[in-house]
Amino acid sequence: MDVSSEPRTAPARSRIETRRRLVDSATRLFAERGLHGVTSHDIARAAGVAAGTFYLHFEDKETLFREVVFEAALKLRGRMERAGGASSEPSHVARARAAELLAFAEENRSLVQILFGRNHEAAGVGVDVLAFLAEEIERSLRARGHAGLLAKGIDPAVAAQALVGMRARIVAWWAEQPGRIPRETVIGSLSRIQLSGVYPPDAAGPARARRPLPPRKEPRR
Amino acid sequence: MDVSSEPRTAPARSRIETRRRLVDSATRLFAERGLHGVTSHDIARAAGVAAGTFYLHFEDKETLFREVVFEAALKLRGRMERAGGASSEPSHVARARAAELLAFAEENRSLVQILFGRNHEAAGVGVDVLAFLAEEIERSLRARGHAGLLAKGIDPAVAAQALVGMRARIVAWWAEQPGRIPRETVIGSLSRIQLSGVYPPDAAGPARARRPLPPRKEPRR
Amino acid sequence: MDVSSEPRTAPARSRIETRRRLVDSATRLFAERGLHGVTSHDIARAAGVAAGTFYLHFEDKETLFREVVFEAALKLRGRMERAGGASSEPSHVARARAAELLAFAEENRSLVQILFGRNHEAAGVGVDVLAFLAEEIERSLRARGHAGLLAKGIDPAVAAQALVGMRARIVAWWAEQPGRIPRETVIGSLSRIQLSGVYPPDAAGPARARRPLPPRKEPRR
Amino acid sequence: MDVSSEPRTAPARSRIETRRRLVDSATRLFAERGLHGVTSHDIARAAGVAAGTFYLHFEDKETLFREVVFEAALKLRGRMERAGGASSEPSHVARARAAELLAFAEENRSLVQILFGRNHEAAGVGVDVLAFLAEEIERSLRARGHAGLLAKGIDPAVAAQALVGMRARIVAWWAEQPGRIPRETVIGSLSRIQLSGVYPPDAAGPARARRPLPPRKEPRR
DNA sequence: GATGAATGAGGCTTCATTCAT
DNA sequence: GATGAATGAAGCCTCATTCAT
Repeated sequence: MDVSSEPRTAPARSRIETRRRLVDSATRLFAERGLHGVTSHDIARAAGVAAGTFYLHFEDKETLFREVVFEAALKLRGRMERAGGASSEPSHVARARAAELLAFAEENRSLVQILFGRNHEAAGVGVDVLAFLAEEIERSLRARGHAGLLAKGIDPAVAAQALVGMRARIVAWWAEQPGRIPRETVIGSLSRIQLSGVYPPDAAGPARARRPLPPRKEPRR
Repeated sequence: MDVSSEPRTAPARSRIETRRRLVDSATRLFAERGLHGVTSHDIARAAGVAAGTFYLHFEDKETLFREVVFEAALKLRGRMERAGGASSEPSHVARARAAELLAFAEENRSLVQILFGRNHEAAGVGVDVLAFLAEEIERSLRARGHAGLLAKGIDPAVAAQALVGMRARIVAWWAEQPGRIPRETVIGSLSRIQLSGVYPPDAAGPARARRPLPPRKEPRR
Repeated sequence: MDVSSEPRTAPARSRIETRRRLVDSATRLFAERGLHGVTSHDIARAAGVAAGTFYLHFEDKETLFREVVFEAALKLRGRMERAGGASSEPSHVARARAAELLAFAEENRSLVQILFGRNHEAAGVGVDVLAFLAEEIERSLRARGHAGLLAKGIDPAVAAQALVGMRARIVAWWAEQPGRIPRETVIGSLSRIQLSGVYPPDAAGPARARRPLPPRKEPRR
Repeated sequence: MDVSSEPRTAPARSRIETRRRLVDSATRLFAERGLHGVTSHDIARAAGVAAGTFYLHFEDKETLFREVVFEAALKLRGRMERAGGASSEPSHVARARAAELLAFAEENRSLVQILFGRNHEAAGVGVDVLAFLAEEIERSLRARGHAGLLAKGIDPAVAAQALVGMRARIVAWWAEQPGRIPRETVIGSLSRIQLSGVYPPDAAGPARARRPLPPRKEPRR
């Protein structure tokens, strides 16, 4: 996936290095203070380059912000997809995804804050990260639906938005203070909700338990 | 909405009227363009008053923003609490809450956009709406938990964050284009997920293993 | 021609006064240093106002420049038209116009420098002053032509450009150092050239003197 | 164009070639957008060299601009001098010069635009083209004057400025849209004005009162 | 000589806020 | 209380120029 081979010339290498420093500084600063709390000078200074250098690498501040956000969203989406792919057992998938989500959050606290946290403002730049992530989930749910693996009465689009909202909030909240609740508790709760909602089986009421459920596939006679 | 009875004097009425116009204009503009996309002049102009008048009514732009956000959050929280209060039957509560959420969104599209939408910037000025709304939900879930009405293995704090994230996202998405999906579909899907997760009852797997699950694949006969 | 009556309110009066100060400062500075040699801050400072005040009155620096240039061109054009209007005797008209031109230059050295002098750059802002002034001259010459008062073989458009170029250069040159040549010498030379070219009558050669000129209108027989 | 014979070594040839490419690109760009509308990067890019290379050949942007302008002015002046030199018959000289002027304009539209056109900014960097060209004309007129070949009442300095202004404007105007008027019309009109002014011979009035003028209006018979 | 990334001063413009009327 | 002109700090961005390779 890393297409670019090593650039030959020294200037080109230096350019890439500078760019990387700018992206890194920007990521950190955006996470801390939000898009509007950071100036292009701040980013340049944090990267140890002159103010003008910023504009050799990025059209403007918002372009860089979009880049950071988009890269992060892609990265996360890739990991989530892969995490779920191994098994088709819902409980496994749900748990694996929840675990992956937290792992991502732990490894990329800055990115998580930018994507979902306070100050995210991502949408304000024209990229709606949640919508972007929801697309993929919706596709996947729709496929499940066709395979009869989605609960009756649940619309894939709505569920996708619900799932993405749930995950975004959880991860932002968790990344703020990873210590406040054991990681395992979050993973367990999150996958449990996804699997069977928040109520205990017998309390869920008419929507599930009133009438005994018929067998999913009636044997042909 | 409450404290002030009718003011006696004409000037006082006019003052209140001016203030109301400013708040209304600001709400609409914030919803459309976000905190940073709106200037105090814009708000004053939209309200039909002079630039300086703004500062006779509000400390500064962010204070007004915070006020709008906080009022909206309070209003929404109040409605959600009341909506659930009538019944203790989970399926009723879940559906009533979902319905109330969409009703609120329909009646207050601007507020929903400010609270949860693409230009959402409340956290940037110190109001964390999701955290605020989650508090109440967590309290309620905790109470349920003590009454044995929360599924085993679900942490109230985590579930509260999950629910608030889910609702916020759904409502923001829905408010963007209310026409794209029937209201009833959203309500049904949302309450269904909350009640029993996204998977069909017998596919949920070991996580819900109260009653022994039948083998996933029935042997052919 | 001064449409605007006195503005009623004090702020409005003050606004106009500020604007006038900005225009005056700008005119002087543009004349001295050209459009690109002057910043909006320079103009504001010279006018004794804050930097931002500039933008309360003008879209940007170039808009103000255009305004100054356009006003000046209009003023000059008006004076030139009026100066020639009194008589239909060519020698009188030519002399009156030349005199008016120098009078304008003396009274408005700054404007002349902006319009025609070094640093004029007017065209660079999208206003071509010379073209603008030539329009009027061309119209007038064309009228003359129809009345048989333009020399044969002279195209009105070409002559208009020639006249405007001549006048612009003379006036710019003269305004640089009004003392170097007596005013009367300039007026005399300029009108003389316009009337009969630079050569003495008998030296003008075939274009005029080869063949004796026939009487302009042959008496009918 | 002159001093350097063919350089011996390949590097030297390449260096000269690079320089030429820069000058050519700069000339074209300056003509199109003016000194301030062109960056040193623009010029380098158009010449197909790196940004730094520019400064191996020219002190700075304005030096190059001055060089282009000065070369052009010299070239034009040379051609004008030579064009007039062949004859002493005023009508021939005037016509030859006008023709040469247009020929120069046709062959060097970019240069004409830089020297006299809308984005003319030479004076701003210390080359006053018109003054430079006027010098020569003034010398020539002064010589004529001593030989009695200048009309009475015409000051050589004034006439020189007038001529240079006239020619500059004509040529700038013509170069903008060479098609708008036949070349011959321009030449004819221009030389005619120079020879005998814009008025028809008998309308010129007292200023040319060698021979007593007939009454302007002939009494009816 | 050529390269091209980097520099950083400097100009442009916005806008939250003030204050005299 | 309302007005609206004025303020000026602050951010954005450009571009002439340098210099290590």
